[in-house]
Amino acid sequence: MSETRIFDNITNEEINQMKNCFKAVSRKYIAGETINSIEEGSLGIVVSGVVEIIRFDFDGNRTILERINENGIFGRLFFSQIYEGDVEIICSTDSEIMFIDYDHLTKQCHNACSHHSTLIRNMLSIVSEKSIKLSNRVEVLSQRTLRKKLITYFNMISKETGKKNIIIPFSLSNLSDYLCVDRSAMLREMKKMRDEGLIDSHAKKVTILYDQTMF
Amino acid sequence: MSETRIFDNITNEEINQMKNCFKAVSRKYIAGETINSIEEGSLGIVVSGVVEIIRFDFDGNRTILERINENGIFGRLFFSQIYEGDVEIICSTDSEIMFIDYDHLTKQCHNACSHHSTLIRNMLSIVSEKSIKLSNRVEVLSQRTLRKKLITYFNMISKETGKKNIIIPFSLSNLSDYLCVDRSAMLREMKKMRDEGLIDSHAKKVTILYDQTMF
DNA sequence: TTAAAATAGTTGCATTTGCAACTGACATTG
DNA sequence: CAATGTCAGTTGCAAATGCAACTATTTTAA
Repeated sequence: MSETRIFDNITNEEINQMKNCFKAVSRKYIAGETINSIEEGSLGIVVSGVVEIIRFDFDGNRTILERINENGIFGRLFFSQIYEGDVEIICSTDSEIMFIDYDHLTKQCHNACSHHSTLIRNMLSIVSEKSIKLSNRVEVLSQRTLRKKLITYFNMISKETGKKNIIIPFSLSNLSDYLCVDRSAMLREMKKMRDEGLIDSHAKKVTILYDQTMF
Repeated sequence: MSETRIFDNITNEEINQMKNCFKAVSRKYIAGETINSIEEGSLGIVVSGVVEIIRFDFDGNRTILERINENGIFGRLFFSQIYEGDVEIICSTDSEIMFIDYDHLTKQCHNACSHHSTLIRNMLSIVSEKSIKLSNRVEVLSQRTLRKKLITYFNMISKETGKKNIIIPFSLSNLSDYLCVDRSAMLREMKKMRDEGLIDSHAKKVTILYDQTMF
């Protein structure tokens, strides 16, 4: 289940060739710096460091929409239209970013480089994987009760590992954010489920006791 | 805002060439027939007709996950893992489907056909567009109250057209499905918003009266 | 190493929401 | 033309949920 990375099956030499071919530009940023230089049509690749896509709400809240690690990609094409204008891209650590003009990427390459199409194929995989993740999230969020949200989420995790014994990959507060429910209400519901013998749980460790075929 | 289609910028002649190149297979189905022949790694293209991705719940409910029209694509890669096993792909009208082996598509083409990379680029656009739609849906579903869901949705539609006068593109029952809320609760909330002077609405016609910059 | 921040857990209360069960209007179909 | 189905709209009520306000424990950072 490993995720596709943008440079999979592309050698370092080819990456250097690419920089000419695509007219790629690399830039270094220090921690906390905002990335302004993304014109509409360019793809950003995090060569090193961590980048965060942040939305500032009308009431001043900052929400981390996405955290992009090494080899991750970002760009206007990869997040929702609704975010436009309200979004900032900030380096949370010292980072090196490579920018590729999106037009260069999608247009036919005169040199017919193999890495060109490999890169596009990798992007296709990355966007597909992201799409699957979003579908899963919609699947969870579309459940109308907190309990069903939890069960759908637990089943999802359980299906990935094939075990009824799951470890939630983030803190319970972050889980409540993922499920878009109140944290205390979520903990309350988990307690209820524990009391009813549907699950066993201590912090991030959850054991599924209910019949999974029912859901 | 027109959607990318899989054969954009590919001529009919090239499509025929492609069938050899990709070892593509076409098959005709009659209305109501189930498409069984999708092996894990193949991409389905709806040449003509309409295809529906349907999930059967444990309690016998059938939910239409997706409706794919002419030139639409489907395949294991394009919907969530969670659906596996519970999903059926059914032709709702007489249809012709073209299958392309996914491996052939992503591997380097010996003939270096231009339409090969065009096809991949189109797929990239289609998946990106789908991803954006899913992001929008998550954005709406992540709102914690019915009112905020409605407002987020109304703003989204309004932003697309640039008008405060919007027409909901599906029936109100379907809107409640999209928002994943109870239909009567939704209508109750819309009535409240009408009473409070936030909106004006008659059936699918909604006029935004609240200050949009607030949300 | 101490202070500050994040995390897990709990509870009372008011509000929101889902559910069920209606009505009436309109459209579609045999 | 009757019948069946879809759609918009409404209401009472019980249950679910968000919000606020706590405590206690662990992590992180100064």
